[in-house]
Amino acid sequence: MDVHADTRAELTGDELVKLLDALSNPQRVRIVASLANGRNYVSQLARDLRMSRPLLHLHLQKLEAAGVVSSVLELSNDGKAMRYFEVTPFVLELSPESIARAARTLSEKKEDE
Amino acid sequence: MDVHADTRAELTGDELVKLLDALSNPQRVRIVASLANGRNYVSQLARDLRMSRPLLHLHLQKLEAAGVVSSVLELSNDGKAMRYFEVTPFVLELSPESIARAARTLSEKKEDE
DNA sequence: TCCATATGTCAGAATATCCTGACATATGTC
DNA sequence: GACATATGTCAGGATATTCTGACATATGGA
Repeated sequence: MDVHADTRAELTGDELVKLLDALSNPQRVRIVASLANGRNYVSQLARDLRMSRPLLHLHLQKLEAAGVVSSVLELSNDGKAMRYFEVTPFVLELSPESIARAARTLSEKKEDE
Repeated sequence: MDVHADTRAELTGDELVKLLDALSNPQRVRIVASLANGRNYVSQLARDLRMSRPLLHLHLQKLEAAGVVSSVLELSNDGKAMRYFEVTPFVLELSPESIARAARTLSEKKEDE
């Protein structure tokens, strides 16, 4: 995603849709909210959110694909491999105008009037 | 929705999810983009966007339920009933922080750490 | 009356999403 | 070795979303 303030101008239509799609789910909103308090690894996050690990894994994949979160694999003191997730900082202004601009870069399909 | 600048502070979690859900679809993004250029009635919009009318009707329902668009039924000069749709003006700032705040007002489900 | 326009809605197919319950691997400790 | 932790993935069911085609209504004009 990389909407990191001044890092880039604006998202493409496809990127925007993908981002909104990732965030248009209560579970994923809870995940992002939890990670906004600090990074965490999958199993612990699953316990915190009372969510099955495979399901959480699925949601995290979608969030990561949309660029909302990122992850790194680290080794703990006792040698366990742990994947830490953290939120990508971003600020996005959503309005009919910004949506209209994004729509111009939507792939596939026909154009309009 | 009513995120009309100073009209209200912030959306609830459920409202936000509903809004993002309505906007997380390429077809609906195209619809909003088209209506941002000015209001239009259903049949004409369907032709403009090369979309079947029942399908457009479905998308408009979802957009209207989320508060993104609104509609009025008007009588044309030749007496035809026409439903005009227009976009609701709104500005929404989307960021991990705003999402975290919205998450606190999500209904159902358990809370987290 | 017949044809064009507009409106709305329903049934069902085709997909996509969401979720659980297994299964697999690897490491360190008892 | 058995048990705890961590990781990942797959199969399949339950739902939800997306879309088309057909049907219904109503109005005005030829």
